[in-house]
Amino acid sequence: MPKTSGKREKLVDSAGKLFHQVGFNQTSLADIAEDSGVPLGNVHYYFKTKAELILEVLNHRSERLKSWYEELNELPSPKERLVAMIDDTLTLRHKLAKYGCPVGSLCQELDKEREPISKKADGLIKMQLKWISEQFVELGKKNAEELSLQLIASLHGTAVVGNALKSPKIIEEELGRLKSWVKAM
Amino acid sequence: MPKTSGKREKLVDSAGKLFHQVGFNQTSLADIAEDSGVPLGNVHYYFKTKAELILEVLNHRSERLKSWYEELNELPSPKERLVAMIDDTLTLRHKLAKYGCPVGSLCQELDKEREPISKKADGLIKMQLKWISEQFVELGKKNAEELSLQLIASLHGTAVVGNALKSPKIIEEELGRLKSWVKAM
DNA sequence: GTCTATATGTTGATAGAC
DNA sequence: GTCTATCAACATATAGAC
Repeated sequence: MPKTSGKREKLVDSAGKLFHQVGFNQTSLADIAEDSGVPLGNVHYYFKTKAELILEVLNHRSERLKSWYEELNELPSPKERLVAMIDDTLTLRHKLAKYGCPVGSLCQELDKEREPISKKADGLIKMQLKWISEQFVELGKKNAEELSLQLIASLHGTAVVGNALKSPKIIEEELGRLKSWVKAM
Repeated sequence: MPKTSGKREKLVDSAGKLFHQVGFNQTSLADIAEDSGVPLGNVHYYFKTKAELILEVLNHRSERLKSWYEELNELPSPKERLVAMIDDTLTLRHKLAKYGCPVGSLCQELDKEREPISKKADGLIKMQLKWISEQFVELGKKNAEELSLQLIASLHGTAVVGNALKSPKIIEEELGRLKSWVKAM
């Protein structure tokens, strides 16, 4: 455990940001060092390899996803939770259009990397599927699995298309449609 | 124009295959040279830079997409065309689960590259949106744009999720659902 | 714990013989 | 047109002074 510096956190934050914005392979350790204000040589004190760093970034993302779902779970009804999830996503539409989905784009890129990196990335999508599925189960849907697959696929696809076309508007439209779909259930 | 060798085509084929399977950034010119049987140094006779090579790969993909749509357009009704499009995609489910969508994954990765590469990649998704939209227009739908966005987002999202979870079955299920959706229109 | 300097390997790209 | 040999730049990773 470090005493106070917080350099480890800064490195993870910068890495997460840059991996999302310019991709894992196109982000060098030098870039991360510069962005976080940590000298290049010092990076290896905290993370022996680049693989260790991306694993930590994925852990952080996993934690944040978990916290988010815990927050959403405070809402009384599953329908409200799903709507709130979509609304929160809507807030990010400009970043999504600019850089793509922080989960989906990393999954695609890291899918080609060796274990355990790709496994960890895939786990994020499994978490998403699981939480959404739970909401549909609580809504009394027999085909909760299928519905959650449908919803998460639409969400990820919207990010892909919105990002390709650099259009927050497209994301807004599609999320609006999905919200109506959930509300009408 | 080359006389007979066909090495240029071999290079483009290998590049397209490897870019899809392991990604653009993770594929070196040496990899492409080896896969195509063309000596490394000779690659630069055909393509001055790696950027030129990816542009040619994107051109090929664009041509293939165009040919595909021309074939589909032979079918009498727009509904049949859409169903055939989904059925053709279904055929590729194992490759999609293994490597992701050849269009979507490249778009995501090349999005961060400099012009004109990213533009060319985005153009592929625009082609898809355009063709699907035309089918819905011909089906008499007033909200053809919205429907085509919905369909293409579902398709790309299915590829992302199916690839992340390495599941051709998921792709099969979701494409089956989309097919029913189109048929019921 | 922090940093400078550097080792080591790989990449995209070139030069020039054939 | 084809290929061998090689350059220069950049990457990750390490060694070791402070």
